[in-house]
Amino acid sequence: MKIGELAQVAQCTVETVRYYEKEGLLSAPARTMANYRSYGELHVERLRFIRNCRALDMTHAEIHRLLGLMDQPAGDCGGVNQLLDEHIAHVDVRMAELSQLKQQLRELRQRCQSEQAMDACGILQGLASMETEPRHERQTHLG
Amino acid sequence: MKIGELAQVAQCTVETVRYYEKEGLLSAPARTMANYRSYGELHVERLRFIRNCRALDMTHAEIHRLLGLMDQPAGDCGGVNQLLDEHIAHVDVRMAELSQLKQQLRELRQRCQSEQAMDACGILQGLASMETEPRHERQTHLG
DNA sequence: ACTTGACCCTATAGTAACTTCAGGGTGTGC
DNA sequence: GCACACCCTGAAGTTACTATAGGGTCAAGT
Repeated sequence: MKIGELAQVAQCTVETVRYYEKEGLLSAPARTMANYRSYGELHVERLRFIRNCRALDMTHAEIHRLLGLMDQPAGDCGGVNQLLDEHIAHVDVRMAELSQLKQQLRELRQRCQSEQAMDACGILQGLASMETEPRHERQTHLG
Repeated sequence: MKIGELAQVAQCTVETVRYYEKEGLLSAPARTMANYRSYGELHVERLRFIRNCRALDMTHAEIHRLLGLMDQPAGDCGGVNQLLDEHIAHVDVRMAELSQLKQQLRELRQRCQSEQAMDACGILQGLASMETEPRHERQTHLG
């Protein structure tokens, strides 16, 4: 199977497939005589696995860890469970951040209910007078 | 006031200030004879405004729009209100996405309650067998 | 006068996960 | 024999910074 077909079954672009190969997430396949990449069923499975992880917003680093764990079939899956727990914690952190953000934005929005003169706008006044806080370290890769 | 002092009152780094200047968010200040940047009260106000917008997770493009609107004091603030409404909508979209994500992750996590053999792990099985969905267009810049 | 240290300058590269582009080769149907 | 869809590589662009290299400035201390 050529790269276009693989991309189609995995619902991503050809460029993304090549990028995963360069990143080491997907192993380099055999080549045809025309130097075209030639994929098999195992590549399909692995790429779909990767895309499913990405759909869950895992980073490449997390997916790398996961693939490394999977490729040691002798071990148990404790590491897999732990990785998932950590990832769920990332999502929780980001949800809490956004929730607080939304509250701040709602309060700000309340300060201007109509189309005022620019220098009377409560929103602009709010943005000018907020306590400027230092940017805190991220606890999550989720933006 | 030199750049280090400005950065301190605005709770950001010197590099960030220089970056904002390059981006056109902060206007280039006068220079001392030693070629040091020399800032005044207006720069302080504008930089704090920018940092407050960033604390609310606005993009530079949004901040640019906002500064452009502010700098036309003849107009009304309808555009400001609209920008804020759009930004709040971004936050809502991302919160909904994360909420769905968390549900998916919880269901996946449920599929493995103990440290099993690798090929019996319900999480890995789940990741392998999920419906692979095409990545949808982002409705929000929030990650 | 000399040095140490804190501060300033520019320009460049790195981050994450791709996307886009430039410039070219391959293979099939008419 | 040519158009057109597909494939190739390598480099640059995206966002909002951060970090690094390599250098200049200035005030205090010896």
